[in-house]
Amino acid sequence: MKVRNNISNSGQVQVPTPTLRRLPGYLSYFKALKIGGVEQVSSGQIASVFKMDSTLVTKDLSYTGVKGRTKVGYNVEQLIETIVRFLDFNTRENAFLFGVGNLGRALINYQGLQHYGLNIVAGFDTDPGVINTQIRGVKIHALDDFRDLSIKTPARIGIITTPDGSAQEVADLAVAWGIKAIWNFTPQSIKVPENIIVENTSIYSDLAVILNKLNH
Amino acid sequence: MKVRNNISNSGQVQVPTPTLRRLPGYLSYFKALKIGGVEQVSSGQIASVFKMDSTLVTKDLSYTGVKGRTKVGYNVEQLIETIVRFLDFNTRENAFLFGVGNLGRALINYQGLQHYGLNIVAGFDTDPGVINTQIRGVKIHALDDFRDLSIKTPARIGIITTPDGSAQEVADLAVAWGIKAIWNFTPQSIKVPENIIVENTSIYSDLAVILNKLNH
DNA sequence: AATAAGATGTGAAATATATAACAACATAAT
DNA sequence: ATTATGTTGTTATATATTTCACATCTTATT
Ligand SMILES: NC(=O)c1ccc[n+]([C@@H]2O[C@H](COP(=O)([O-])OP(=O)(O)OC[C@H]3O[C@@H](n4cnc5c(N)ncnc54)[C@H](O)[C@@H]3O)[C@@H](O)[C@H]2O)c1
Ligand SMILES: NC(=O)c1ccc[n+]([C@@H]2O[C@H](COP(=O)([O-])OP(=O)(O)OC[C@H]3O[C@@H](n4cnc5c(N)ncnc54)[C@H](O)[C@@H]3O)[C@@H](O)[C@H]2O)c1
Repeated sequence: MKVRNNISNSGQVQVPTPTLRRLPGYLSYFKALKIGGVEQVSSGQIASVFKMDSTLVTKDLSYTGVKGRTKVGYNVEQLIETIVRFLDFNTRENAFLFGVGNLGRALINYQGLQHYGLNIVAGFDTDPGVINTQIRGVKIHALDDFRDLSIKTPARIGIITTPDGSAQEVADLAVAWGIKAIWNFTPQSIKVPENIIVENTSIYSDLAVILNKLNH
Repeated sequence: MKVRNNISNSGQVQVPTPTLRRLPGYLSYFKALKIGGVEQVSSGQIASVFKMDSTLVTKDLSYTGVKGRTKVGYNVEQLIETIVRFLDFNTRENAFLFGVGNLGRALINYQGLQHYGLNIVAGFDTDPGVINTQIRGVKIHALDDFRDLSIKTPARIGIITTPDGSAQEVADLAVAWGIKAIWNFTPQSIKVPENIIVENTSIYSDLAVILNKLNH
């Protein structure tokens, strides 16, 4: 009896995941405000931009420890600094990227990531036509080169953008090399040891939500 | 007083959003099972793959109307058909894509979307070097060409993959052309009329979750 | 100076989501 | 046939998240 898996919620999460997921959106808005020369912003303004309740905004912001002033609002500069620090977007976290195809290439080219704490230090691919090329200073390697690289520039994050079918084998490899967190862009679900972090980015989930809203 | 916005949750949502977001993941797994020749699968198996509670799996699946058989499990073929129909992944929904750069090009090249209900019928860009080229049969147009196109192949979905700064102006344009839903890949939050659907796909949210798990 | 008004911040209530408990049932083994 | 076992599906409970209510504070106005 009682066959059902009971995944214990080990790590006691202090900040709600929904909050964590909303914070980068606020941050991007605050950066735009700063560029526009705006120095103060109220929770009501923020709420109207994101179409949500303003108390939720204040709750979200309170987790980061930022303090607003009554009648004045929050200081934009301070918001940016606090959130960036809170989300660890100020640390340069090294990452390896596996599968330098359409999406992988786009991610390496994407300079935005560097301003959000992620530093792709190397790409890996099986295609001889891609190996030993460079994209924005990031060198693409054969899978065998890992040993040298993980010594020179160790990375804790592995980004998987290979074809669906290769996701599991690449994940196994990455884990064997000491990768601690896998960012999986394939729709394939992958199995990893207990202590390895996996985050799946599935655009199909977003698509499902869009189609549902459109049709119902 | 009572300045706080109270966004009424109009459309009475029958299926929880978390469920909606999990279903494509299941679907992808079931498709892999089918390829592997597996005909039946139990909620326990599914749960262990996705590291979740099996009752949640059955709850999620029950929303789609699919029926499992005691002691046997669910029929894989039937699961696929039911979920595809439930998520409207069987309908070909036309979409315009704005901003044929790194990410936009990847999305057009990505054939996966076609199997998930989305049909990108045209791209738009401002770069003369890109205009009038073709990617996988999808023609890239100047922004002015919209009138002809929206008559020939009307689209309800607009995908925005322009630089951050152009997101709002492109959104305004798209709405003016009759786009009903905007799929925004920029981190920029955009303002649209009440009746327009906006779905933001932010990889920064995923990144925030990863960094949080890694560091805390 | 006193008062009014607008905004934050916090604890309580409401809602949404996930987990647990259990009944019903199909299959396999005895 | 009968019993044991594994699995679905539903109802109840627990947890997580959001919304509400209100006290508190800051600035502007008279
Ligand atoms: N293209 C998109 O816009 C997009 C969007 C969302 C998700 N995805 C997913 O991302 C993944 C990649 O998509 P894509 O369009 O970039 O595919 P792609 O075919 O363009 O690129 C895949 C790359 O991986 C390489 N590769 C193959 N096997 C490998 C291995 N074992 N180790 C390392 N590299 C290997 C290939 O040589 C190729 O360069 C797919 O799973 C897809 O479902 C793509
Ligand atoms: N590259 C990625 O992997 C990635 C990942 C996540 C999010 N994003 C976001 O996607 C967006 C695009 O990123 P990218 O790397 O593809 O940028 P990019 O610069 O490679 O592409 C942008 C394209 O948009 C075109 N464009 C500019 N103004 C336009 C306008 N007004 N109308 C139509 N087209 C216009 C440009 O000519 C260019 O072709 C950015 O907001 C970025 O933050 C990118």
